[in-house]
Amino acid sequence: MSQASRSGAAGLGAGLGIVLRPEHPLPLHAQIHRALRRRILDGRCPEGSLLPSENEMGEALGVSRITMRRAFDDLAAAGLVRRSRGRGTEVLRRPEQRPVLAHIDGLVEASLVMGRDTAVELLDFAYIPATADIAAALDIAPGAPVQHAVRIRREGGDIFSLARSWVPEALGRSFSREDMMHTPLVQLLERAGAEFGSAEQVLGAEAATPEAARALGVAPGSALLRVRRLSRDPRGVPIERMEVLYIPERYEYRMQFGPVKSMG
Amino acid sequence: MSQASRSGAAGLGAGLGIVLRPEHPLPLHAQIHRALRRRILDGRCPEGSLLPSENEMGEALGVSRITMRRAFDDLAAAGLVRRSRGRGTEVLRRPEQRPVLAHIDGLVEASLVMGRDTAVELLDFAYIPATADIAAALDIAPGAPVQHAVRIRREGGDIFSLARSWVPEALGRSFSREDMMHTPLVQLLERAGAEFGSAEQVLGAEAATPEAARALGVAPGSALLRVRRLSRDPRGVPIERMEVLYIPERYEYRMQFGPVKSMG
DNA sequence: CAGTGGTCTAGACCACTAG
DNA sequence: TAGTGGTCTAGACCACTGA
Repeated sequence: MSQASRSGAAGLGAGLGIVLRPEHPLPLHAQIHRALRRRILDGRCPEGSLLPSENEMGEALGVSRITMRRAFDDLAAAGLVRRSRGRGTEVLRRPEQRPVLAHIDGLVEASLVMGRDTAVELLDFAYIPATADIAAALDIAPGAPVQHAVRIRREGGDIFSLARSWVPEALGRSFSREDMMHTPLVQLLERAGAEFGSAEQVLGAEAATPEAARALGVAPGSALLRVRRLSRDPRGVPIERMEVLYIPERYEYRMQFGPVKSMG
Repeated sequence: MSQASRSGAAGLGAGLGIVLRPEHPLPLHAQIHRALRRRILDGRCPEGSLLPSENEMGEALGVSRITMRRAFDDLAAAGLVRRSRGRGTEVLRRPEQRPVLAHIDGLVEASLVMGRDTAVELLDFAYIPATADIAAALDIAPGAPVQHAVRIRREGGDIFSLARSWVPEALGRSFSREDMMHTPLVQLLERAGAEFGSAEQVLGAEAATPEAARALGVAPGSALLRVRRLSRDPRGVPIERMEVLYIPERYEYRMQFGPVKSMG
């Protein structure tokens, strides 16, 4: 028996004990989605197990395969299950430390806007050997050359951020120091053919070091918002590592949470 | 003529100049999605205009309505268009300051986990008159009573956060001070029948005030990560206003960006 | 009223995974 | 080879919008 067993064998049957009210409250796919979400969150569908197949469960519930798909797709979009062709629909790890999920398109678009509405100043641009942690993040050999850039951004003349970026050499060579002074990095990377497929981001806070304080024009020790990011292409290959320090009085990181499908 | 005009009238025709290669690279819906996204971002489909209808555009491109729907749905999930029954598919404002989009389910689940894995201590719990800004946020009359709570969280004995919450009285009365000491607020609100439909969140940084420093056990002036949030039910009615201060050495805010559909 | 998006169905072919 | 999810089609009914 494989390491993943079907939840259907756990005693609930292919329908997992879900009852649908065909008419009144919610669309069928939403009723199914909600019922499955509850079962996953409270552990009735154990992590790593496979849900019944679309056909099987659709038949058990008396709905079409398309309607089942919609429910499964929404669970996948919310990160609760992973769907694999030929394998099935697997319940993912309970969301212990699972981070908030966001749309990669929004990240790219925000970068474009940032580049359009603010002025940048390039403080440093060089190819340097990757330190151990940068090499590990970018999945390259330690000491291999990486493009390292440091820049500050102004809005209306006032400095509000200090950014450092690390890009694998092969990708970095596709644009110049000049490009970096006029065009957002994200745009340069896309122009170079790198597509953004996913990214991990960590937000924190730190006291300004003397160097950061000098670059940003703030008092050493003042509180800064820190954003670290590692971006990957659709196949998971690292594209870019970033670290940005923001002056909190001049920049805040905004996010909007909405339902799985569609936003108003 | 209404304020929103159809993009189709702008000269590109119902197909908007999109050409599909039926076979090789990407699924049809993804090709259409990508083409439309580009046209929206570079302004060829002006903000506020209506895209051709599903039927019209599907016919023009030679695909079924279902395939068109999928492309439109994905645009809506990414926040680029808004779909209205009976009206059409409207191009939203160009993403000037549009914030990052995330799944509301993830927010709720993260709160549940936080409550399960950490210990809470209730420092204050009272009904107080709403200040002007709290009243504005919660959309109630200034001076109307709101439930205000202050609590700190520990992980392994170490304090890592100081949270303040404001809840409209009617909702707050559905649970007690005791409940608040043992159960995460999000869970209490859901139990009270409040459903989380959307939320706005702002992350920033600030220096610890003397009061915050005392509660958190850190030096006054040290850098703290600040998360402010306003949650609403599916109809847009405010449910909860929160402000949390984190000790950055003990907590970081993690997020994961992924493709519009499904995550690995 | 005509047109729109929201939902649901039945059926088909494919690529991929497992055994 | 059997079963899975991924894609696509054709057709239907509904609720809602706007004129």
